[in-house]
Amino acid sequence: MISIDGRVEVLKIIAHPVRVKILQELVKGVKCVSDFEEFLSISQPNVSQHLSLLRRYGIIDYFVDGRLRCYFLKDPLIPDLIGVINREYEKELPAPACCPVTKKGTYPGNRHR
Amino acid sequence: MISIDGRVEVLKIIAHPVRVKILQELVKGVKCVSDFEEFLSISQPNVSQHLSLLRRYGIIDYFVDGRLRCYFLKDPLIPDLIGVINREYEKELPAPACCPVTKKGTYPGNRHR
DNA sequence: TGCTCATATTCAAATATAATAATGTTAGCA
DNA sequence: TGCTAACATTATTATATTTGAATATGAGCA
Repeated sequence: MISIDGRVEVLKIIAHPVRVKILQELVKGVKCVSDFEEFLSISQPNVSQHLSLLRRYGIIDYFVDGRLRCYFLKDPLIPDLIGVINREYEKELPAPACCPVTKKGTYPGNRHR
Repeated sequence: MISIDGRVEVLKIIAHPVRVKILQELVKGVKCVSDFEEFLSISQPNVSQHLSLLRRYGIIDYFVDGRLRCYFLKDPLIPDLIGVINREYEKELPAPACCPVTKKGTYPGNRHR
């Protein structure tokens, strides 16, 4: 059984422009900190802070190569989630079949209580 | 072309336990405010506040039936996103097999910890 | 008309999050 | 041994989010 609250925690962590960009890159492959520093244009400490958050929640992990830290994805939810974020959607969902599209009109469905 | 920042805004809005639960219900079908009030156990004004946020970002909409407001999903991203949130994942992603994407150094080195 | 139900809005206080600046750590190398 | 590159951590300040309390709106009905 999955924990909704756990999933929401992860969502919350991911819901930041810098962190989404980091994860989009990591879906493609391994990257080290200075790669990110160049690619995003934010300070090194700030990159580290974002990576630290993602690590703390088990979303990413890293290999050590000398002085480099090579980050990669760990949480299997991420590729799917980034997939949805990158997907194009054409139009709004159709309003439920039984019901009028606009805010006017009556609700023919049954209201259960 | 999709706007990353736009998607992140939506993610941010969704990343809240109450709002995820609201959306999980709306994926199943139409619901009015008092249905939510009962199902989540939070105050009516708080339900309204969450619905208001979701409306403001074009995620949901409603139609009026007398004194009721019947809410439904509008943003086509939501069913996919909720699908990912509800999906079960068994294990961590495998560590990347080879080949540096990083510009510096050799990869892989030693896995940390 | 006045009342009630269903829902919305506003305000303020508590709490959480983000960016910057300053400093710390560790590995490799001269 | 001392220096530097690569990265991490901490502290501070600014800003955003969340909730509860109080109040507002508007439809239907006696």
